[in-house]
Amino acid sequence: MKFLSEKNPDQQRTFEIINEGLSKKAVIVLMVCCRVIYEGRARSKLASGDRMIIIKSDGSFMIHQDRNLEPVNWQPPKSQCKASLKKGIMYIEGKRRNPPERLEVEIHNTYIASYFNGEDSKDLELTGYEENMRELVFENPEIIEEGFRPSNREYSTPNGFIDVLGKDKNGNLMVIELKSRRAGINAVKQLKKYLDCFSDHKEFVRGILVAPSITGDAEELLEEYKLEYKSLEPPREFGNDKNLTLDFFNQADSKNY
Amino acid sequence: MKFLSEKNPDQQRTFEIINEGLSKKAVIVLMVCCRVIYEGRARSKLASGDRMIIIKSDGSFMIHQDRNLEPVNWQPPKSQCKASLKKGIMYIEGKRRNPPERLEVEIHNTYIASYFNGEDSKDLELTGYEENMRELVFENPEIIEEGFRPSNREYSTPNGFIDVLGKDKNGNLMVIELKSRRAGINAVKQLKKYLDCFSDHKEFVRGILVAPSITGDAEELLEEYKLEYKSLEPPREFGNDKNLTLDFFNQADSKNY
DNA sequence: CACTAGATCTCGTGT
DNA sequence: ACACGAGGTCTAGTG
Repeated sequence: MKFLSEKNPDQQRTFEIINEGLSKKAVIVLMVCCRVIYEGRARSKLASGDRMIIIKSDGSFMIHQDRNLEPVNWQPPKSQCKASLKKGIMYIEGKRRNPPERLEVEIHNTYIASYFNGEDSKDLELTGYEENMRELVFENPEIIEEGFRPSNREYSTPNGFIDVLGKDKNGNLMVIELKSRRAGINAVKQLKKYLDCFSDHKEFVRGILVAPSITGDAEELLEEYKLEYKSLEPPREFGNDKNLTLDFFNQADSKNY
Repeated sequence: MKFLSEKNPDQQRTFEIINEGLSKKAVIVLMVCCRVIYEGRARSKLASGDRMIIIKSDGSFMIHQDRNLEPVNWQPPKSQCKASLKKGIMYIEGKRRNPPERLEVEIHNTYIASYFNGEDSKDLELTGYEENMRELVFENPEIIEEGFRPSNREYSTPNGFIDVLGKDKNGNLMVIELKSRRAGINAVKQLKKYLDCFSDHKEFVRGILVAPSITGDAEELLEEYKLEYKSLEPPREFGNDKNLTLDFFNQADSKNY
């Protein structure tokens, strides 16, 4: 089953749902009345009230109040989470060794208990200065190399979006991955993933990592994968950027209101 | 009604539930398949996948993946949230003016839609902070060293605020930098910067880094700068009900182990 | 409003 | 495992 959701489960049933969710490595969400104590890097207590509890499969454990972006109490990923029933009262405990920490929730009443087993392989793609680099590359393609002709930005593949796609002076396809800061092995792996999408392509496809600098590991991996590296500093004037953003919002405003 | 939870609502029904939740100032929780676009202080996009969406009554807006403590995308409290249906597709948009930001979620499918109107008047009680250390130092100055007399907290200098300023038993000025966690080289550099403000002082000024522990690098740098280190743990007692609190925690411990 | 500094910061990355 | 830097940091507190 992909998900489960029950209203007003009793303590015993809440206990079962949590354990089911844990064993299925699902995301567990509870709406409960509870009190909380934390002891570890710091120490805290929270008297009884209605809150939302979230337990993720990586061990992330959060207690959210009805205000603020941040959880009022939490335990980071990789902590060990387990539920227990003692004298008819439910407890959830999140623990970790290093640093030694313990988060305990005493549940007095459960309004909703649910878990959810979703599929999500996609990672966030953040573009800040990368955007400016892309503009720079399109305005001055020779900055990459003489004869380079960019064709697509944000070219969509099953493995994500290619920053810049183009061809060199000999007509070879070029996949460009931009990084605004020192690039590590992950950038190389990402570039490789994009190139895998062209594995059935009959001609050779070049992959170029463009960044201000790269780590030693990245350099080695590039060589192993037969990929290239081009050093390029991101343009740092943010005068343009600001205007662009404002334009964007003005457009958005006129569109939506 | 205190809460509502529905499984597999269609787009229209999801739309209704969100609006109901918003108007009741409830916490809204959705399990959906969605893609996300953010534009504001930075820019990001997240391809389609299963995620959890949380909207709180203070305007906090989060999108959580099945991993990590932090939301993959979010909008801080006080942002304006609204849902819309366009050509049969659900969108949720979180916006704010300053700084201009926009978060848009395109919902392809809803597994669970729920909202919850809890009661929670209680605030977290926390201890084990730098602030608690400062109080401790003023109450028990001899904890730093015998004869120490603290005079100012948050003493303003051109290079920032000195945590604690005072004099030792010989009348030498003492600059104290507090850290509630393991201190690194940055803490030492910071302390050095404060001391530079007294470079024209005719007498010798002592600089003491006070923290539970320090890194090796920090120790070396301290020696180079002729600064001192005093080991001190941040106090972990709660404000008023010290005994009550300890009892509370001891009870919790003895109950669970 | 702005500015400052701390945080159970978290998260990634390099050593 | 530890140390360091960045963050759409967030959050509380001042001016």
